[in-house]
Amino acid sequence: MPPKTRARVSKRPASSDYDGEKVGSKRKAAASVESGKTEESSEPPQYCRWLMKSEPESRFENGIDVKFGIEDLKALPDQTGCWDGVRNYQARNYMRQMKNEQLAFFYHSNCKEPGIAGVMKIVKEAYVDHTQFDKKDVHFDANSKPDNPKWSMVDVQYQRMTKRFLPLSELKKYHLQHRAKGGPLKDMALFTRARLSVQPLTTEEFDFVLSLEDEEPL
DNA sequence: GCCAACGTTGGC
DNA sequence: GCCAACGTTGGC
Repeated sequence: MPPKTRARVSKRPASSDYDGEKVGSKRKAAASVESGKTEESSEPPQYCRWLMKSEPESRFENGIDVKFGIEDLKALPDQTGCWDGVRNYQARNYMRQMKNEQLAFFYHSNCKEPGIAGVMKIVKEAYVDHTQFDKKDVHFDANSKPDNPKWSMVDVQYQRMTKRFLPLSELKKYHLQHRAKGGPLKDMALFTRARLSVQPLTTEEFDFVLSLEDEEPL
């Protein structure tokens, strides 16, 4: 049922943001977790950087093209769109943690060359994903009721392309290297939580990845 | 609340 | 297009 994460245009429902249900906070294991710099000593770690996946190449799902690459975001009015269609609880919960002004990587998945294409900014915090109620939408969810919506989305605004495309293959090399000898990408969610479509990054991870822009491809 | 069957993700 | 990894569902 719920496939890809994809974003797309939509008029802002301007509705206030509900909070849907209580997030199934698993035991708050004192997990080490290098939170994104914030020092909430306990409680869910607050991340402040993100990676969001979307498919830049056409793929049809129920006759609907789910293609949405960074160029598509850039082409929207205000270069802004809503990140709808997320139908995974962990991914949703991360979106609910997002704060205005935070930065996220736009990751191209399920395509010729997967990897990071650019940077975007969160410009509207989590609110109800209206596509869950739309029977004609690929991500329609018959189990979600308007008086208790299950799924959320955020609005994101295009910031810029990375100076060069940062391929998954290269990030993986760093990840393996860092895992062996230590380094900022040793626990990067892209590899430790591969299938998650919305992932948290620490500022260290984010900054390191961005620094690769100025490096020669590995 | 366990866990097997099933469905999806997404790299290759 | 394959298929491994893993999240979700549903029977018990």
